[in-house]
Amino acid sequence: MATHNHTHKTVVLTEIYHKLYSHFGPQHWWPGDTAFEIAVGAILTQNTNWTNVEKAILNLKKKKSLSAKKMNGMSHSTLASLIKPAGYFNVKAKRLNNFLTFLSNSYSGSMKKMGEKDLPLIREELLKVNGIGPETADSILLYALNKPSFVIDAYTRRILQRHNIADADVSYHELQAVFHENLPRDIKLYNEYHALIVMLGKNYCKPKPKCKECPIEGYLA
DNA sequence: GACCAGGCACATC
DNA sequence: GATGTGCATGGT
Repeated sequence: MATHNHTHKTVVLTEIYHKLYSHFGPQHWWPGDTAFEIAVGAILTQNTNWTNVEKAILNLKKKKSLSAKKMNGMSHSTLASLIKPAGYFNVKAKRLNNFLTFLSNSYSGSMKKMGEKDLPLIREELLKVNGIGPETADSILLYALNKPSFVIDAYTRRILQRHNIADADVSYHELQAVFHENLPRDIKLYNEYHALIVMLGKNYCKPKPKCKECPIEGYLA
């Protein structure tokens, strides 16, 4: 049932979205060519600048190795050296390998087959893979598999906190629920919204100093 | 040279 | 259950 609080948050979240969209325009995410590339990128970008991830993905492409089959056959040290620019290369080589094993064993290495299952089932399976947490799982679901699962990241938390919409200690799941319960379950909307939040975070909503000329300031007026 | 970047698992109290 | 720490590169 709809409460007053629900309605208010719906209005605020919708208003923020429109402000961001009109300021930055459509983002056309994810920056990747295939579902597999998006999944790899989602793991590589954990706590890491995207430009570093691009270098790592380019290394894989140059070796014509950006595929489940090729990467599954690589030794740890070979894979780690190729993804080195993305940082945490030993950890991430292991995490990629965990994902590749899962993809191979459960879906014959096919992202398409994975996408044929329902959202909650895939999400549960992804979260069991060591090295895939909620944000990485939701990034894969939304951007690689086109499932309506809202992605929460550090920028989302910071921006909502700065605007007094969420408390500092709310869990990933709770924060995701705020978006799920107050916006239509729209893949395209979730896709753009998260991308716009990242754009805002990168360019304006810095840890310190605080935002200058924030594009969504005054959204309550 | 410090700070930051589209997290996550694990140790320890 | 909460809190702390390791992982690592490259840009500002």
